[in-house]
Amino acid sequence: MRQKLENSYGFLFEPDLLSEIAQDGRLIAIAEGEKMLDIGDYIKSIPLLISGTIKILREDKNGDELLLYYLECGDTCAMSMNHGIGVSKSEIRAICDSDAELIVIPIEFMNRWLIKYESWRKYIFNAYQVRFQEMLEAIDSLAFYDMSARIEKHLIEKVKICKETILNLTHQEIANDLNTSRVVVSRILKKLEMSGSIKLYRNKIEILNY
Amino acid sequence: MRQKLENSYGFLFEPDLLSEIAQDGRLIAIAEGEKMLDIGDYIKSIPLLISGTIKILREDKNGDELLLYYLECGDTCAMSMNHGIGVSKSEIRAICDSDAELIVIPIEFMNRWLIKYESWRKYIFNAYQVRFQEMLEAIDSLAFYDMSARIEKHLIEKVKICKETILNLTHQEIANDLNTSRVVVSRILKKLEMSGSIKLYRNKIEILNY
DNA sequence: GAACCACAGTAACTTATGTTACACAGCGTA
DNA sequence: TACGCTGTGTAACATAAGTTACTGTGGTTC
Repeated sequence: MRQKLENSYGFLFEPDLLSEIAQDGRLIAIAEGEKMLDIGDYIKSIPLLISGTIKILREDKNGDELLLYYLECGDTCAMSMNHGIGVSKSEIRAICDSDAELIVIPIEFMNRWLIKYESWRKYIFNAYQVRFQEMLEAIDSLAFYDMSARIEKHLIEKVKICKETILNLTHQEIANDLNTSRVVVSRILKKLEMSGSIKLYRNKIEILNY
Repeated sequence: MRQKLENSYGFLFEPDLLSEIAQDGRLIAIAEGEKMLDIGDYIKSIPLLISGTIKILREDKNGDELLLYYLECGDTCAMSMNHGIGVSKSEIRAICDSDAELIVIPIEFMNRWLIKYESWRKYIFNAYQVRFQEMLEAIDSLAFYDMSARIEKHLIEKVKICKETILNLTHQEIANDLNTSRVVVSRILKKLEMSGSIKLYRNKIEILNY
């Protein structure tokens, strides 16, 4: 664990803090598809992602879902940061998108380290800043983009995360992430294929204009 | 200024911090309609709102706007909190919605007080939490509600802020806040009037089912 | 009063998106 | 091979929202 911590966070945190994390944190592995946190769950720990990706989703009362953003190595959950300020229930759902490893730290260290370590303050504030930015992008997509642009943006995002231009995903999966229907996605993907920006296969989409 | 600070923040901050704010902050008044901060502006200070309301907006490249949320007495701007972490340009626009007074604090005190004052840490984290929550509500509205529900929600929000059930606003203003057109708003408001939940006047809307 | 202007009402139409229904293709398995 | 399942393609239609255009109205100003 110490080694993995060093690799992912060595350049971010000072040695003393790394030691504290190694001592008080716990390394856990999570399998693709596993639900890590659901809406309404109590938040008792801070996750530091080591590898893999986590999907952060919002759901409405009818069960419709919307992808908000992804967490990757070096990220943490903004929702975990509401330490000791009354509200501590999750507003979002976190699902493992590809097998992941992470270090979980009991929530009570949050405040202690904020006082003690400059690097921790920087890290936490940066995390808030990044999450805020991603929420704004989600809002932009919904408010200002049409479905075609949202799908394109989503595919580009996927390419960045998977580091491959051939994505393993079905039309239904895209529809779920964007809270639309499979038929709409198929229709738009076909148009994108016609325009030459992607190529469609069964269970696969190749991104050409990346 | 000391008195106004006491009234609005006396119960939040410890005496030493209140003294520091009184010493290093500056009380300013802003008139309705005045632009306080625009997208791309550098953020050099933290505002603590004393009275009035501030509208926080997002804009896309075509100039279309969307209301994100309001700031009121006791609130601060989440965007101001990206102190010293590289990015310091505003992603949002802040416009005074009703004559406001606020205390502005140079950004460099942010970090200092985070170390020194437990109450400041609590306040700042709470602010992030509340802003996060409001962003989620904005996303919910866009992703899961139809225009009629969005308009209703917006009117209820206005009533809460103005503390009156007769709102002074035009259909065009609603259309601007929700990034839609005046005709659409008029059409839906008329339906809401038919259903008995509101009553329409020139430049005014009365909310009945509140 | 006449002219003007911002605001509101409404019809008619376009477009984007969602829905229903069905055909068919790829692929694993009995 | 035959069967069944999942994923994809597509048509036909329904609905919500955006657009254009025109009317009327309350209030202001000359």
